[in-house]
Amino acid sequence: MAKVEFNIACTLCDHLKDSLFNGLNPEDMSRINNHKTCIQYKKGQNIFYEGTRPTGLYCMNGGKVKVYKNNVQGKEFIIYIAKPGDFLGYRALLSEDFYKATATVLEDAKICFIPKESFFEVLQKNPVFMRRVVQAVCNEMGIMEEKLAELAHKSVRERLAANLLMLKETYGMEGEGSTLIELALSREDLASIVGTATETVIRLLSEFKTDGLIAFEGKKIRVLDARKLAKQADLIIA
Amino acid sequence: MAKVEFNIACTLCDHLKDSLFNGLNPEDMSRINNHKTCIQYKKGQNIFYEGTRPTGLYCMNGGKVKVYKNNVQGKEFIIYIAKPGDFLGYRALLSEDFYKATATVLEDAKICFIPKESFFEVLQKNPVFMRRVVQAVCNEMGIMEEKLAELAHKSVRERLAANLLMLKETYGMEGEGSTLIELALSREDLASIVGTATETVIRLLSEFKTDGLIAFEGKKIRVLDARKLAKQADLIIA
DNA sequence: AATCAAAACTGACAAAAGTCATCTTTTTCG
DNA sequence: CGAAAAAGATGACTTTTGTCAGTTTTGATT
Repeated sequence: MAKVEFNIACTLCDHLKDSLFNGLNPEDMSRINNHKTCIQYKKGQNIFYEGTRPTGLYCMNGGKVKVYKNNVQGKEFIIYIAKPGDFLGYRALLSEDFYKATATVLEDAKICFIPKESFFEVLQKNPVFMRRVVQAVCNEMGIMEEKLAELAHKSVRERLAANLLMLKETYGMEGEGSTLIELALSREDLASIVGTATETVIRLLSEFKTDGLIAFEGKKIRVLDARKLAKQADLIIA
Repeated sequence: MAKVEFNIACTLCDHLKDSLFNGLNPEDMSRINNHKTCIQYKKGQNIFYEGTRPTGLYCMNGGKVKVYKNNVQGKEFIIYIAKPGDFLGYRALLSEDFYKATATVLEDAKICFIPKESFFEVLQKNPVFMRRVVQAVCNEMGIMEEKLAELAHKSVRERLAANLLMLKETYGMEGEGSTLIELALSREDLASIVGTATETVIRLLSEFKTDGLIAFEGKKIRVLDARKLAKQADLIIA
């Protein structure tokens, strides 16, 4: 599987508006642009591995990537799923640390690599950009705190419902009275997001389907009744 | 319960060396020092509440504070326990967000409050300090990722053992062949750290005690056999 | 189209952990 | 000091979830 390069100017990137690079001044933008390398990845390829050192920042231009940790028994826990516009691997980069997770392509992806030096240069010279990055990191931390509490005290059923709603928010394609989650997840991956066994996800999904909360469309899930799903997630009391 | 003020110059603070303020230039240091308000809190008092807006940064000078989230049923999950030298509430401050957790005093505490403006001023003027703060935040994020995976896939027994070892690392007082955890935690708080029911913690602790892994000293726990505890935590295979 | 492998699914069962009720011990505070 | 409250402990029981074993379906490949 040879790595296929491609090239697109950051200023012309479709996802610039969703990215932290948005609003960068021309000088900084070209610094990033001139040093980046863009590569196309196929499903299943790895972007980086837990335990290795980051040498730069990945910026998603297309596709989906899962970032996950493996435990001793080889069980996966998916920390998040990156979509176009997202940065990848900046946590380890900013804390001068090893990667604490592995990144693998879920759907064929186009990803630009920005060398550490260029990224840090812009970060140092541009306090506004620095401020935005800090804000983004802290925001993500807030989300993780939320997840921690959820994992600690919610049942698998509640967590699955909550995660389906979350996926709907992030990857949802609005239809008439229903929303298609534009993400072809295997049951196994969904289990790794929720933090449970594959069989349990299968059973619960088919319950949700029987109850008319969701429907299956190929490998994708359509949310039919978000309100009832929220009730299952224990987000609504009534 | 009236709030009791106290005063101590940052430069003379015993915990400066453990703090992110360490190494600050005299100008920035005095900016922080001149605007801070230091207050003594009693066990059980709250420092800040989930859902409110931060107006500044708390810097611990003494005591212990738990930062936790309450779920719908009122069950607590403790995100971390702050000790002298630690910053408190900077996540919400930096992401311009509400507090996503509540902070309550576990052991009588002395805490200095630095107004938002002063903190941001130093942050803006001092890129080295900014860099260190970012590094600290990202480091903490790495720890939270670890916790997430642990919570998702480890048993309560493993998590309790792992958390006892963690507490030993952070609050441990080395003795001869054993370590006293210098933190008077109730069984309930320990359960909120591990993410389980109080009864389960009680049962497991008494098993650990029977097996000679730990001993109780008043409200505190002494780790007798860290190696066996690590085995229980599934950190060592053999 | 036939074959193979992976993914999805199902059922039976066991283990883990939560809940509830009750009792004892410790702590707090008037 | 003594009463009341809080924390700790224990047993019985239920529920949830994981595991294992096996079957069916789907999808990819030749």
